[in-house]
Amino acid sequence: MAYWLFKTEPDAFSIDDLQQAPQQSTFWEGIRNYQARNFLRDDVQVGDQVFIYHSSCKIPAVVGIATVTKGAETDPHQFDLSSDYYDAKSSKDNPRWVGVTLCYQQHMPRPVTLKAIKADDAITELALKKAGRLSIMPVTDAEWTHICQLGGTE
DNA sequence: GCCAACGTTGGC
DNA sequence: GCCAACGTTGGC
Repeated sequence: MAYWLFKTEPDAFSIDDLQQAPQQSTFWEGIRNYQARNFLRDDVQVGDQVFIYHSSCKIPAVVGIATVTKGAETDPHQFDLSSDYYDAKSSKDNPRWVGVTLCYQQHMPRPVTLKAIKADDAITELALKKAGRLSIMPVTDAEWTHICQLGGTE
């Protein structure tokens, strides 16, 4: 079992949207970055735990936890001409992009802000800290536990 | 809305 | 396969 952090823009899809989705689940679509894709395709497993992180918003923060309930599947939007996620260079024979299915688990009682993460000397590995545009990133066991404590979860 | 950082593209 | 130009992300 592994730990991850997935970014999302709350204006587009927030932790509340996930909680209110049918079965509190959603197909995590629209990942269009190769490094993130490789994690989704090769490493993310059913049962893995995921921090949901809100980006491009007033207070960027880890806001909740979800569970992976289904592994990598082809993201259908890459073939949808009317979608923002359409990719002319992807083919059905060899689809370029995948997504996984997440199920809502809980909100952080206290969101763990980017500011707090950056200021925290115990968090050194997290890719978020080194900035970058990676939208799916691994979280170490120790940092998962630490961020859970900061957020007030068990 | 600005702009730095960085991933992607494409010409050579 | 290099690298400049370009586009996007995302914090501020």
